[in-house]
Amino acid sequence: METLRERKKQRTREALLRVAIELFTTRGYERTTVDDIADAVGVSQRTFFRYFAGKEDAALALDAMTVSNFVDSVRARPPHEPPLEALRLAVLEGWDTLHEVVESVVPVERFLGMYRVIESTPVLLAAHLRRSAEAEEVLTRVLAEREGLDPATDPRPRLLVAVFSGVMRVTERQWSTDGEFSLEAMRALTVSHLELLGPALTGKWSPYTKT
Amino acid sequence: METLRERKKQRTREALLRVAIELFTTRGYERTTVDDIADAVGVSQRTFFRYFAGKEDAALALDAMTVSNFVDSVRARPPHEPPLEALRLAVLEGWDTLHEVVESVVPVERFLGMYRVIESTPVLLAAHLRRSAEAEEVLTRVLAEREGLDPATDPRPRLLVAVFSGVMRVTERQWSTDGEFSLEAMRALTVSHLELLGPALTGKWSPYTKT
DNA sequence: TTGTCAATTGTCAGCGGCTGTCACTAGCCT
DNA sequence: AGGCTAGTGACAGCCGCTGACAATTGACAA
Repeated sequence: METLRERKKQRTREALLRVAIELFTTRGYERTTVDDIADAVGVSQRTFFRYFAGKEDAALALDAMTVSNFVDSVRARPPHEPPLEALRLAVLEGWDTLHEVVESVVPVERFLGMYRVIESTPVLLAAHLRRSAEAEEVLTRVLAEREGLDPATDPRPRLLVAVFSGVMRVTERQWSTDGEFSLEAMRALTVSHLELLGPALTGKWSPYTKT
Repeated sequence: METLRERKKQRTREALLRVAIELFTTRGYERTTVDDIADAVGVSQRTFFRYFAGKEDAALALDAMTVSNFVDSVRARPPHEPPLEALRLAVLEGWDTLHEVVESVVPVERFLGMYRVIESTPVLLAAHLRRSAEAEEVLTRVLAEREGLDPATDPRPRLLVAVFSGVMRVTERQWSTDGEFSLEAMRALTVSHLELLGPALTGKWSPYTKT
């Protein structure tokens, strides 16, 4: 049981986030001012900045939730799995549990909408990529510990994570630009791209047939 | 022979860029205002924005030069080379020819300094990553054409480029945080990391010994 | 309950990045 | 020399964001 103050804070934050996402996905990110959001919620602009580090922060809040959900999944993978396999299964697990993670704030639909906004807004995409880079750092440490390696001296965990993230980045991007914009589609793309990882590296590219 | 107007424009732009880099590397990016730069050059703030799309743009101008130099190198690789090998050799070529590309504006030393600024300034790092993503798109098209593939339907060129870029990103980062901050060190790191690409993916990580 | 303390908020002022506008200056060209 | 145009400066203004301070509101004990 929480205090009234905490509940109020929670409600304000969620209201701000919900309105922000609503406006970003309808009007667009750049065409939405912080004042718009604050006014729609009925708080001062200053209050918005007390809940979010910046406009970006609100736009990427959902993304941050899914990322930390994914990282948690990686941590929870059984230690006997090879690292790449653990990442692969964790990311699929992440998609499967996305509802529970996101739905507490907005319907999954809105999440997908925000994804398109992020991909199509340069400044948001940039911020998203930087956060992904930070996540890579965390994943590197997790994997290194799993395997008993020191990430400061052994570059291999970091390299693996970078390669994996590169594939996921391609997947994200194709997903957001494709017409098929569902979680199932994302899942299928993930599987397909990771299967292509090995063959794509050889450079002996046999004719490609869609699966 | 160019007209006087064009020479003047060129000089103004270079002056702005030089001063910007000077201030960014000494005072730091955030602690340098556009007014500082404009005043130091002796032009109005408005003029700065006529030469650069933003403060970021000036900070990443050198980086943009090296990127396009690298892309050109890839285009010039003999077509019989496997894609990954073409990328590998092109990036090494890029480091070797960096002097000629950059020295026309500032000494290579300053370039290295700006690199550290970029890596340590969140907003710059974000912008840098986004530009890298754009470069990946270009490289994808170049490689796809080399191999006679259609990047719209065949994800393999894009995947290869993403993997390669991931490795280079790790290399950049380690380079910028290592003490050894020379082009030779960067070259060595590049070679070493690309050699580790295959072994790092297997996940059967034998004890690591530095080369 | 009531009074005190701490947390939350609103208001105001201000900085810095960035843009539109418009008049003015300086190079170009005949 | 004089008209044309590219480039510049000056000004006003929007927006993101921050610090400071006062006002309000919930928490908690007397």
